Amino acid sequence: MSKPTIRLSVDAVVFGYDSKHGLSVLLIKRKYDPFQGQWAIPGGLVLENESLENAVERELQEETGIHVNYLEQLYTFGKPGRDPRNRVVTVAYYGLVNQGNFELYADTDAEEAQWFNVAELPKLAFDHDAILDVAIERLKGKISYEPIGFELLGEKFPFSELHKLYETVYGMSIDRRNFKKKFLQLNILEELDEKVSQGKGRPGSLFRFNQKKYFDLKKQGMNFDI
Amino acid sequence: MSKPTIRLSVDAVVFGYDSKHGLSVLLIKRKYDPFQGQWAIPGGLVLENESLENAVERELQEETGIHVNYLEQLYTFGKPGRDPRNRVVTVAYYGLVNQGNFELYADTDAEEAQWFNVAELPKLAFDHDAILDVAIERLKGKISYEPIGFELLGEKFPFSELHKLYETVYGMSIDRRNFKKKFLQLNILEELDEKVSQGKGRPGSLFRFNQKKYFDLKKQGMNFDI
DNA sequence: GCAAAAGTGTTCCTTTTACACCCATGC
DNA sequence: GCATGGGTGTAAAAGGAACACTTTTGC
Repeated sequence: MSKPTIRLSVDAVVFGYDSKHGLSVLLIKRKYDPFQGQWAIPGGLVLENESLENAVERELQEETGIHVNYLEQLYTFGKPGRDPRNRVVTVAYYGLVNQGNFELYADTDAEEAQWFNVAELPKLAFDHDAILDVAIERLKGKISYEPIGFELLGEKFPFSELHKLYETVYGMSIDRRNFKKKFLQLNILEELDEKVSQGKGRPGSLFRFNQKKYFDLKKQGMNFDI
Repeated sequence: MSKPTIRLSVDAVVFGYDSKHGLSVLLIKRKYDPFQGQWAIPGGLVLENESLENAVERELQEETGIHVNYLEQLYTFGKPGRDPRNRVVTVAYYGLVNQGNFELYADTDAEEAQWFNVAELPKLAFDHDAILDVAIERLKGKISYEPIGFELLGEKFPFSELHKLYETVYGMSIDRRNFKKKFLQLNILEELDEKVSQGKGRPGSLFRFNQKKYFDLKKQGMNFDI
């Protein structure tokens, strides 16, 4: 039995969304070998006394400066050989950031961290393609039975944003009227008095997710399912 | 930055089922400190050159002699302090064994490995209670949208076994007629000519899960959902 | 013949789908 | 006034839930 010299890292697939760019993922360009110059998802080794979640948040802060809104463990990837140097087992997370934080698009001089549309991803380092695939599948699944989509939107949003978000994530078109009816029946959205224009067309009301109401209703047996 | 001396282990929650005993979990009695003499889920350190799945299968073989039918990663538990000695991060799996392998119940002299009904669990070592809770929740969820329940039954089973299995896992009674109608509509079961008696009452036909048919139908967009 | 489990169909209700017209705004 | 997106209701279809009686066997 060899002495365990397995190293443990964390990696994070960070999703951002806006109705103009669609669904995006935050990647970093690797500075060192292996895979120097290639794009990768942010991450790094776990320190001895920090929790896995802290490690993820620390690495994200160090490598991209971003703060995620929502963070959830995804899967642990541990096949020998996934890192060409040593045995590294990585606990992958995925995170969601809301539109307020999602402004790196403007920083065209950001050489190290950049948003990529999920439909236009570069070849990634290590087995990060596989990790990303799992993350996208998880997001698709989870957004249907937990109200995590709001973590990708601003606090207030026109209903059409929510609609487009689901269409984007599911990769299919959804009837506008049926979607709205179903979502409003859940009774977890507040319609505000403010209206906002998308540039053209009739302005729409802003909505806000009422988390407290959601938890109350959930406790009473309500089932989020979109 | 301290040198990473984090250790990596795997643990496995193994479920077994029969209609007499209900849903059970395989536990081992710890021989050494910490938690000597307490019950725990099987597991151990990952070796440098083995995959996580191999580590689980090896540990299960060593500690309980059992072979699982189905194995899936559950969650990774890594909070500092979960092992009082060192920092140990564990990748938890859950496995399902079918009734053929589920015969340790008879071995009353088995001091080290024993089946426990999930409703009558002892206090477990480490954070294994939490791991078990997650495993039960996952099983409940997964059995509703993937045909994994068959891994807990024999190759051939009377329909009532399947029915009772779902009632047990969901913890609620399910209308027999509606359940059968819905399940048979999926078109993934074969009704055999053999009939079997449960001791009393009218004997029922045996059924068999047709995995190939399931995969074919799934490829065509069918959705398992019970 | 009685107790126990298996087999089987119909009705009602809820949910989902499909679908079209008017309204408010910017240009 | 026209193009664009927002707002709204109804009817048909499908799916889910509720429900009872007959059959086969062991004892």
